[in-house]
Amino acid sequence: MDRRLIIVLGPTASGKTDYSIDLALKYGSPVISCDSRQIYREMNIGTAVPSASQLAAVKHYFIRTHPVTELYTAGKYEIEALDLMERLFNEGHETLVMAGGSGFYIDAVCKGLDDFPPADEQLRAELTERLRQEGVESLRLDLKRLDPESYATIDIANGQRVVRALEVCIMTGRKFSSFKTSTVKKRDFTIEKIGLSRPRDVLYDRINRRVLQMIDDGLVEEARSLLPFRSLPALQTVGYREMFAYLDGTASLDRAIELIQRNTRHYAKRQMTWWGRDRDIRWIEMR
RNA sequence: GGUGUCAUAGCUCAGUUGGUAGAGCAAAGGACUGAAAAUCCUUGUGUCCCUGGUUCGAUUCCCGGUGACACCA
Repeated sequence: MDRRLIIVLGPTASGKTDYSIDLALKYGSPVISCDSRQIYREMNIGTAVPSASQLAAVKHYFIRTHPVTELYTAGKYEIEALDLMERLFNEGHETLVMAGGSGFYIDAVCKGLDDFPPADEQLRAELTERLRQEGVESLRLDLKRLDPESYATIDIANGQRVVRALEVCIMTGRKFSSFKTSTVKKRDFTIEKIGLSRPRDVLYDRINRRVLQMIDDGLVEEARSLLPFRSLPALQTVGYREMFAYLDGTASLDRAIELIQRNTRHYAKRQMTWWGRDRDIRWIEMR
């Protein structure tokens, strides 16, 4: 019996939710969400979570299941999603449907991450503070000393990357680069990727209208309720940061809306770049 | 109606003492191994409003138009 995972992917607002529900009904599968933000319990409107009726139509996993106070990561997702899939396959499902827009999470499921140690939040906080105070150069020099290979290969202009590499070196006493195997993990199921694409202007128009709908649905109030958590990684999310600026009084509502629309477009473009070279995706042009 | 100011990239504007031009934003392209809706890198698009004049050469100076804005009637 062949175990199969069908992954519905595509940029934000491309129509993954509806498409994946249809597919799930067809195969009698639940929908396994693969979305780094819809996973957070306290976020709803701004993350464009499936509606109540959509959630009622098919069982969904990883939708609003973890608190924003938890640092959720691709590594956790790889473990939890594979556990879940193993269970579902064992219960008799032959085909499972996954849907989401987080390319890094999808790759974690399909190819696996190497055994890098997870983040040490305390150490990361310290390094991030150093990054803020001293700038990347200082951290870069440390990395060059501890791990020249990583210094030569990672994007050393990217403070977040330098912090992570340094964090691993310091906490393990090993080079960050030594954890990298560049091998693809074997999975005991086949994978089909379906990419939903739309003409750029159509996609952008859908994004713009969806943002306005979010405002009507109460995004301002949702953001207000999340103000106490604004500095958490979970809240570094398009739709919330801009609303926080509005609630601070540093931007008008109209300006905040414009920025959410723009930043969502930027996000959609980054998603398309991520998948651009993936030869395994079967693209479907939506109209 | 009169006077004045302005007209340059998709937008807001800078600039060229006359040698066909550049910032920010928008936009486009790319990277990505536990923050990934994050983070980072790269790229410059033009009848310089339109006639005509002066000039070797006008986006720049001059005349006239057109449009916008302001003030005065």
